[in-house]
Amino acid sequence: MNNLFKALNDPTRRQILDLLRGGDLNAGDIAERFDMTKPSISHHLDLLRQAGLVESVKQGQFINYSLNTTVLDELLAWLMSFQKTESPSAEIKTSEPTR
Amino acid sequence: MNNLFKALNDPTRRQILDLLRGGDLNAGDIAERFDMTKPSISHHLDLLRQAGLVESVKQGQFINYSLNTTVLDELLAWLMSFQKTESPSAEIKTSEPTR
DNA sequence: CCATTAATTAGATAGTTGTCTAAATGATTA
DNA sequence: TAATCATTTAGACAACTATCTAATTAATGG
Repeated sequence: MNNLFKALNDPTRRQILDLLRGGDLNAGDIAERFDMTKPSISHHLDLLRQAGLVESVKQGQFINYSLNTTVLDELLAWLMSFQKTESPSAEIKTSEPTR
Repeated sequence: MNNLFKALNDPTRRQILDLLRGGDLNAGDIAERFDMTKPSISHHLDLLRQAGLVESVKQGQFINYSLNTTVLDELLAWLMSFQKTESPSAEIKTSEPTR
């Protein structure tokens, strides 16, 4: 969970995730879309991989990166638990149909 | 969105959020539950407030903190959009339908 | 087998972050 | 008004992060 939040806490990495929604890409193709050197992008990809958000497969000379959204399920569950656990004081508010 | 990810990228701050699910607390009560000085907790509370995750209301000598989960909706939407946008290639797997 | 290409690793550096202690602010009460 | 209590602000510092350039590894094609 820690690695996940860490990975998501950077705009470049989130952009990479968004990019990969359009389909798999190799490292060079990803780097091309950013105003940043390849080693920097390589580093970001590494952090995304550590968090399990992307997977990499070597294909000849290239390394192909793909999205893995299953890790996000954990985060999704955590988030949704907040929606459910509405603070008790919220009950009175206006006139919510309690259920 | 940036501030939100930043705020969530720390275990202490996430614990504070979890704490506040049980009900509002003042700064001192929050600090008491952590093995950390009050100024440090104050700093964390500030970041949470900047992200809109908590709200603070001064009540006499005390400052009361409460959870505000509405900010998480944005994050929730972002996350769910990943679930929907399953990578197109996942459909057939074996023989790519070139188009 | 050499040159080229793709990508990573290594090492350096500036900027950010989490934590602390000390000081300041603001409210309460004797 | 002076002392106390709750909290924040200020300033310092070590650890971490994002980025760069240079060097390395590994695959491909002449």
